[in-house]
Amino acid sequence: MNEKFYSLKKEKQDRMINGAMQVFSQYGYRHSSTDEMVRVCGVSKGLWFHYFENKPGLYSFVASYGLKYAMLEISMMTVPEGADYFTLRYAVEECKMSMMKKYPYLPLFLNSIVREEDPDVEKLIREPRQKYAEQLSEIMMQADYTLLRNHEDYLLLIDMLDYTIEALLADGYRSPVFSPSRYLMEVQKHIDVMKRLL
Amino acid sequence: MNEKFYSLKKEKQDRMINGAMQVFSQYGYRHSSTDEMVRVCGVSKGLWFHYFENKPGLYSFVASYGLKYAMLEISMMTVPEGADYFTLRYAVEECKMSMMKKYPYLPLFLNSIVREEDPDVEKLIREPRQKYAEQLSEIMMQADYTLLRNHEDYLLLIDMLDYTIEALLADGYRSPVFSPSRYLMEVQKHIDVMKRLL
Amino acid sequence: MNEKFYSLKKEKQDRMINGAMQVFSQYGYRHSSTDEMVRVCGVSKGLWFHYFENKPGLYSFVASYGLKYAMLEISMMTVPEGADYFTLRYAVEECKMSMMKKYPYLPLFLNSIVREEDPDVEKLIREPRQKYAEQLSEIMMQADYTLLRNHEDYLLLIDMLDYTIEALLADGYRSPVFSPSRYLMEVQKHIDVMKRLL
Amino acid sequence: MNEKFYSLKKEKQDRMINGAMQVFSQYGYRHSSTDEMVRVCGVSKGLWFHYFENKPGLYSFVASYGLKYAMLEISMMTVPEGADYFTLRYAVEECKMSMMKKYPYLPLFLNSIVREEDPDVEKLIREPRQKYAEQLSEIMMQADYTLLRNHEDYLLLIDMLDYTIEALLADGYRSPVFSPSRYLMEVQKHIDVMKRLL
DNA sequence: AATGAATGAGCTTTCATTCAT
DNA sequence: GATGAATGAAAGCTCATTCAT
Repeated sequence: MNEKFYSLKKEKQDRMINGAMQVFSQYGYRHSSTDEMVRVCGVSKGLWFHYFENKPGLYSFVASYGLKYAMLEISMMTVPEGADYFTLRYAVEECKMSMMKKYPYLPLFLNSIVREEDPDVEKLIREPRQKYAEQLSEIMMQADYTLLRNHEDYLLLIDMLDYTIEALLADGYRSPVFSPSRYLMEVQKHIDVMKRLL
Repeated sequence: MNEKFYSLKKEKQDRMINGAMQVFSQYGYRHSSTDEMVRVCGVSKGLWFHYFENKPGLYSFVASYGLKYAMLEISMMTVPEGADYFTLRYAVEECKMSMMKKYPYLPLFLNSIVREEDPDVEKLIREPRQKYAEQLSEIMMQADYTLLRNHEDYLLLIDMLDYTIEALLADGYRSPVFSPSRYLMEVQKHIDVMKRLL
Repeated sequence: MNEKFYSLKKEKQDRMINGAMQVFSQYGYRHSSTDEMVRVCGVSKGLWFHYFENKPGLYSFVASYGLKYAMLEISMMTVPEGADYFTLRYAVEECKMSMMKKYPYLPLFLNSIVREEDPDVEKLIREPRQKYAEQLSEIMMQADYTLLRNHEDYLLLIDMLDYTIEALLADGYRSPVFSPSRYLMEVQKHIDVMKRLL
Repeated sequence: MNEKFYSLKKEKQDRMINGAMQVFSQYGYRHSSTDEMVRVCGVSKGLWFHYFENKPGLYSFVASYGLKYAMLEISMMTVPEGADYFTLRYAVEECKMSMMKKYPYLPLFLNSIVREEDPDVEKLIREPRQKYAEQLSEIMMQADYTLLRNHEDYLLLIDMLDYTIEALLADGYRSPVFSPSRYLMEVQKHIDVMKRLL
């Protein structure tokens, strides 16, 4: 399945993937329409269905693709030996910013995949979504927790940080032009705040 | 505007408001359909448009109404003199539970309003949403912050608590029957965890 | 099911039924399009789906309705005591012509239902189609077969007659205006030919 | 026209013709899709339109081709001197079976051509279809009619036989594998029944 | 006031046909 | 010649909205 799509020129593959990511990340699965994708990336209506069986098929393909690409990029992160949790967390965000070179909407899309609840596609993306979450967990588990472990319920702190970072990303995309450097600066600020708290 | 609606029998007003709240809180603005509301509260399709100009008009009315009602309830909260932040936060949740007597879906709906991003309605609800947020802030500012103020960036802790409480509420509504007492118990548990952290 | 449709004004019900019968009888289930029905009887696209769940639902409703109506008309035929097979067969065709007063395409539609093989609707119409066939058989079994029974394989002769009559009907509808009287004359001629054969 | 097609290798010509015959005979003109032909005979989509202007052009070509081929085969039949009608009729069916060596779906296709009523192609195939019918008539007119002529309207009997034989063929193709010998046996049986009738 | 029949724009999907390679 | 990517019109169906009763 989807071999046909993979035999397209890489440039066009990416144009379609980017178009789908942009629309899906902004409107979620159900509100995203083929017409919008036609407008966004100039690929005709019929072609989407030439390459993907139907709308759930398209969504699950692009979601899986995005998750896999993200996992690949993350797997190539150089995790500094003995880095503390916060350093590592920042590095992950840096990594996401580097994904944007090829897939500008991927960081936002990753977040929207995690929140997607439509029953038509939930089953289809459950597994890769789960794997992505696990990879992130594993990365973060390599951190030096000596600082955090002093606090009995540090897991809640981590949740808080995740929520904050997700919100900062959404804010970034809401601005006319997303600036990766500005985003990273914001993330750093918030991380520092929490670090001091401990 | 909407005087017509207010001249309806209160019972029917509330039936419609509850129907709209239930559907909007579950599916968000765009996925909510007139047919669903007809099914849920047995008021005919045409009547919705008789009282409310169109879908955005209906949403903004019900959202504003819900926000106002919540603000009224909250304004009547008895804030114990010198209560600490966490006690107060819990009291707010108790207050939400009391709203459920008249509008069972209001607590969930309040959260969904906050997250609503559809461009067709965002402008229409911006102001009351803002006011509601401010009222909550003001309430919370009356708390005794001596415990929290030791921590330079305690505002972030507060955010975390808010996220957690919102998630617990959503979980509660996902169960077959929402149990206010069970919900309040869960909230208390989580508050205690954080308190100990400080 | 379909109570909604039955609560329409009889005139409109019949307009829709006639529109559907005309289109379905001419093009068969799959080639018949909603747009064509809109053109033919001026009822909007959406309304067809307001009254009937989907295309198979529409087809099976109209087919069942047509078959039932035909059975009713046939049941009210006055079968002359001791009439021979051919007299009876002609009477059935007369009866079909009387159906045309309310449903001009019904005789043609009945034939097309019998031939319908689309898997999406075959199951849905199997039962009424079967019953209609049985009613016709029962009617014909009341005939005086003394003439026919002399011939060992008279059933084949009957088949032949049926094929011929069906073909004559199709020819009739192909002409610009279907003339019932002309059609009945043709049928009579062919029946006479066969009678003489025996 | 279609010289281009004829300059193809004979093997490929036949592969395409067989593919088209198979699909057209099973689904009729309108339901037959290019994709299905691609699947069935592995010739690319574009090529069909390279050789045939459009769908009606393809259909009329293949239909004419099939009819001509059938006429050729029939013209080469050795008609036994003084054979009666039924012997001759059987011989025609034997002849159809021999066509299957090169074009396995031709016998079924011939029948489907006769029934084809789509306005887009009816005109295009009218003439060859007519000629084929005439050739068959002429062949059959060479029969010894002494037995039949006793019956004033024996032409109708002939129609009946034709309908029966067509139905037997359709049944044969519905089975997983069409067995020519089994089919011929069935035909013989039915012919015998009728013979006894006279 | 109240109903729900009626409409049509818009969505997903199919398919004959075109065209660059 | 041969391929299959690409297109867009049209199909079945949904849904906010209007309107006659």
